[in-house]
Amino acid sequence: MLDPKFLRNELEITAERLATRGFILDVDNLTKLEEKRKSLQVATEDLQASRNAISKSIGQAKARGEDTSSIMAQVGDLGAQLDAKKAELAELLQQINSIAMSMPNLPDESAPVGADENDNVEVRRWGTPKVFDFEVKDHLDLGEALGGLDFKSAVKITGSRFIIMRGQIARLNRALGQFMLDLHTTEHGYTETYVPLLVNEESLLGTGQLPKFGEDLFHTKPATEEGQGLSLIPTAEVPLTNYVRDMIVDETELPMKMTALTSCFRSEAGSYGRDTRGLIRQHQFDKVELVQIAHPDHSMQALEEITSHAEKVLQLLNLPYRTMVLCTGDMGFGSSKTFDIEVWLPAQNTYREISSCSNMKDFQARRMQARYRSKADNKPALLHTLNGSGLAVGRTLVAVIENYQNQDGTITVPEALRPYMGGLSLIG
RNA sequence: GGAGGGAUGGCAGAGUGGUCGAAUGCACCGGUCUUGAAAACCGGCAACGGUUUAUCCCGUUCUAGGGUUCAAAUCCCUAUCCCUCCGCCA
Repeated sequence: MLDPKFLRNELEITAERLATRGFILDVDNLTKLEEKRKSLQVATEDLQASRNAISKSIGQAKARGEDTSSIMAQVGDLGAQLDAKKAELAELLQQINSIAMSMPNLPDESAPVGADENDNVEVRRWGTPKVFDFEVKDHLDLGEALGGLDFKSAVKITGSRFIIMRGQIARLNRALGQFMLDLHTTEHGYTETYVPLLVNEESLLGTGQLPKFGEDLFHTKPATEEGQGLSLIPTAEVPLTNYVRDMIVDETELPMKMTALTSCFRSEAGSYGRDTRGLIRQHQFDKVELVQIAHPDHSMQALEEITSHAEKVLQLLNLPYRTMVLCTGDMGFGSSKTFDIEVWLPAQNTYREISSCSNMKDFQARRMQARYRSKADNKPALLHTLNGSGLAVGRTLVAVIENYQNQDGTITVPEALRPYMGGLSLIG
């Protein structure tokens, strides 16, 4: 959520900045609502003030043992008037709030302005794609031939966009997760965290999945007026970030760095026909998530840090990648600036997203009421929250299988993973 | 699942339907004292919103949502969470 002050005082500029990400703000409507709110709120509070004053004088008169019936008569229909105004105001505030909750974050000045992914800007590139002297296969052909990837059985048991992994490929998937988790906890200072895979509605509102993107989630109950029960997490960002919801943390505890390896669940509504082949887009996949809770002054630096932590995984696996800064039109709802890391996939002859690292600034913190107590003035202030994938395990598995394939269909195990594979150097 | 007990400021913890936004302690901030620190003493210290150049002032908030009342932290109902005991259980 944006600072409500923007909606009151800097509506035009806010609308302009949101327009760069393709969000059209109805300025006239908001201005009208805001003016109405102001007069209604003042009127309501005046009524309340006079009622409070009269009630107080009744109390004082009673304490003196005086007759209060004449004062009581004054109150008359004040209560009814007040109730009516209150109800009107509540409805108006509700209206304004739901607009505010549906507005995306303001892009940071350093995010390039653009319409879609074609306007994203490459900031660096690492490694050189290997030149194969045979025709490369994709991970699906390789995995199925090795008996490690079984899409057919997953369809039978559950449905499309699920996978069953077996044997050394399943172990490789596990090794990747362990490797990443160990790297971030021992080298990068993150605290390993075990989190629930089911979260409540408040948490989803806090990180911004709700109210707008409920259809992307799996819910344990159909949505009703009473809510939608618990939902499966689409990313560990949700439980990790909500850790600080309704908290005031001490400034000296910043930055808080947390990581978790979890399964993630996405309904992928609206992506029918996209990436249907293989492991790229699944309803269920593993991901190592990096979350930082940062002081506002240091969050942009923290974003660079998180991105480099994710890149380090690819460097150690010796997988070529490029890092893109997303343009305003391609950024996620709550982000002010996002770096995507794209890994080289030889079978597709292209770079594909494997990590997304974002600085949400105070957007989530405001929704969550996540604050720190400032040393300078001893007052609570909103935190900044950041998150990044470090990395998506399923897609990393794809990258390893494809980049490390041999002509005979076997897969060389990357050096860095061998300790996690019992020393195994070749799958085949 | 059954039976009880709770939820109050950053934390702990008082609170009779009527100057209760809420005693007290701790923590924190400022000051006196000190070479410096500690201790002691003095003072300050909730959040959010509205109005305002600012001070002031006003409103809301004692888990949440309803209700009773001129007036609710306090009484009633519902929900959530926590604790204790019993049952079940990886």
